Amino acid sequence: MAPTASVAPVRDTRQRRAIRLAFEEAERPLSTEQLHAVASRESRGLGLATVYRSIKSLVDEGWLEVIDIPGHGAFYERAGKEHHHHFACENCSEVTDLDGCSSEVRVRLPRGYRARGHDVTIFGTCSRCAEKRRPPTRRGR
Amino acid sequence: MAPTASVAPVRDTRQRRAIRLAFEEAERPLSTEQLHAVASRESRGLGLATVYRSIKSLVDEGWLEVIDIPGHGAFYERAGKEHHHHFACENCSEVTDLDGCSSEVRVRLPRGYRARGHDVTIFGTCSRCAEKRRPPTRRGR
DNA sequence: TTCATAGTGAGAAAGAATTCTCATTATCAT
DNA sequence: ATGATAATGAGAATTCTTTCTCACTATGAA
Repeated sequence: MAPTASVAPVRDTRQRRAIRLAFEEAERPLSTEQLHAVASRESRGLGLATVYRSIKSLVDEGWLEVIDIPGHGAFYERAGKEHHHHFACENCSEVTDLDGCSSEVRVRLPRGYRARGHDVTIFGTCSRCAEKRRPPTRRGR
Repeated sequence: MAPTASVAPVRDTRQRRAIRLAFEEAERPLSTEQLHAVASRESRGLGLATVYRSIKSLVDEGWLEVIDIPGHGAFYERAGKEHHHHFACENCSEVTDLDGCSSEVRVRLPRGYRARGHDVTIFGTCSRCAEKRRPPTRRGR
């Protein structure tokens, strides 16, 4: 049996610093696209492949967490935050962290089912979009 | 301006009957793959293109509703059900409807944000999978 | 029954998201 | 400073899902 996990050597590159910085400064989850845009400002010419590679290793080493936003794909955020939920703007697709988990998700499960966790996403319009446009009509998909 | 919406003529074919039947008999949301498998039993040789075409028209005419299960893609179920949430088995990917919406999703939103709805997905192990395997280790993705 | 045409199946094609390849560059232990 | 090699960027390639094309079939109004 192989020794528990060969921690791949990781060099502290400009690109990876930019990527970690992006998450540290962002006060919200980022999609790969958003991350690429933000981190590119810090590290010009940042390649998309590097973004994916870095995300993967950061997730593996437990520094990042993946969250799936229904209808908007994968987003990433610093791991270890307190349990919370997300708000997704149907208009601009920005995802925001919401405080706490007030929702006492006390759902009755069928016999034999066992829950391990839950995902809650509130969707609607963020303040920025609400200002511009009046109530959106249909759900963005 | 064109007359409000030319309701495309819809013929009552064996394939579409099989697809509607699949949803009527299924007591849970189905993915395209699952639908294809189930409806194929009723209508042998059912093509995947027809599955997609039918789903699209059923969604358009409001007979079906799309639900996104984080990490498991799109599922479909009869529209008009009472507000409820879903359980997704991390092991077999089966999605189940849960009764009511006990979760008083009373989350404090940031200033200016307005909610239009919420998605709640409980994930864990369904009874069938719980019987076989003991507590799963990692979250299925 | 007839027949215009909506619907179908099979596979090609299109999209998108992510991964891979590989020549070049940058990191960092020595 | 040197050098072995991890990391990068660009674009090709993959994978997965959904849509399109087209020859053929089946529906249903007449």
